[in-house]
Amino acid sequence: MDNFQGDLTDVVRGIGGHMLLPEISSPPSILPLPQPSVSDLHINPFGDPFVSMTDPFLQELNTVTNSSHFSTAGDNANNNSNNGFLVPKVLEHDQIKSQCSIFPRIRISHSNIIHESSPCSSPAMSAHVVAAAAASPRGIINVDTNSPRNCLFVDGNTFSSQIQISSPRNIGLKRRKSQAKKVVCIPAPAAMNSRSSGEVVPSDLWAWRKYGQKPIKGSPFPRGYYRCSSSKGCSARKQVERSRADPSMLVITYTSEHNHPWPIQRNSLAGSTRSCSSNPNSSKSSTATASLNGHQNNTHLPSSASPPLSASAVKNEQTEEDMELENVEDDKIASYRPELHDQHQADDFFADLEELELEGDSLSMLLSQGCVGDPNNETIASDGISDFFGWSGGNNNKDDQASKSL
DNA sequence: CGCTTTTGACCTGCGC
DNA sequence: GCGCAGGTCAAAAGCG
Repeated sequence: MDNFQGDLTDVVRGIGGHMLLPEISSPPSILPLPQPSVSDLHINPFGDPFVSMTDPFLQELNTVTNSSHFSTAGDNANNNSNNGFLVPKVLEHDQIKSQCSIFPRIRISHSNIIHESSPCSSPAMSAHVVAAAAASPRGIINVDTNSPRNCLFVDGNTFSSQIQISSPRNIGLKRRKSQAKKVVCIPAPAAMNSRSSGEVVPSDLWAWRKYGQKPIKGSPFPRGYYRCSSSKGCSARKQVERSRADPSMLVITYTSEHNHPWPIQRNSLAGSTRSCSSNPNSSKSSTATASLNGHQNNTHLPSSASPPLSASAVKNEQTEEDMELENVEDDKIASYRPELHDQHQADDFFADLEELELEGDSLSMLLSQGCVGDPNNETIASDGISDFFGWSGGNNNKDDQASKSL
């Protein structure tokens, strides 16, 4: 989360990206959130055309785990939407380690944004909320509690309540044990990235370097400690451990945040092959994403731009102090570079973005890609993005093919 | 050479 | 104040 800028927004974006795209492709009636349009993107202070993209990592998980820990629309009480796409789960803090699987349920702790009885309480809807929080430059989500459908809008003008979600920042050592953190619970993709220790660490776009591992009392599984190696001095860290209750689930705790833009170039592969070599499918490993090197494009987007860390569960904790600190960095410009499964497409796309950046208008480039070009044809537009990245929410075959080709 | 993981030692926070 | 548990450091070794 990663952009931590990444912190909350990382996780959030990952979920939001996954959830939004399928919904855009086939707007469900149960999801009353306004879909992005060209005008939205131009007006939208987020200015992040990626916000509605699916998370390639989640698709990886979907592929690898065969969705065993994700729920689809069919499993959901609100099952008349989502088109069978994965539904992430957000758990309360005390649920994280005891559940971490089973049924999709979206909650955001310390805020009552989403009520399960609400028509907008579907996981997908919640994903909208989370994504909106991530997309908002200040992490602000406006919720129209007076709306007949009790639905949420982002950065609207006339709303009755406001939730602010901020990221953990500048957390000092003294706060180590009480610092803000995000907990992500995901199914452990056994075949994704088996490290020499046997631990499985799913990938996200940030480069992580393991700096420690400790056995945890009461848990048969050790906890791995990772810090961001995408940029020197980055304080972003994450802890990866298996759920005690459900060893098939990984609990990833993100702390601190990235103090640098979206990684434009992964670090060298040197030293990383131990984890890769053990797995023929290591193209999906975190280090394997280094294959994206070569095209360094900073698509300057709001600081909310985060790695599409995907998860079945997200928990965000933070303090008022964090919120205060966040405002200091509101104007940070971050780069968003989603993990791509079709490198050729990626190359083309980011090459285009690079050109675009030279012209000083990255968004228009996206529009020119047909991603969000026609406000009257949002389905085509968003499909354009998803197809472009091979992220189409329900099409795992495409992802598989792309992965195999790597 | 620059990166990684591994792992034992050390540091720190917290509960008693 | 003490001890425990968790978190971090840093040296060693491997890899491309």
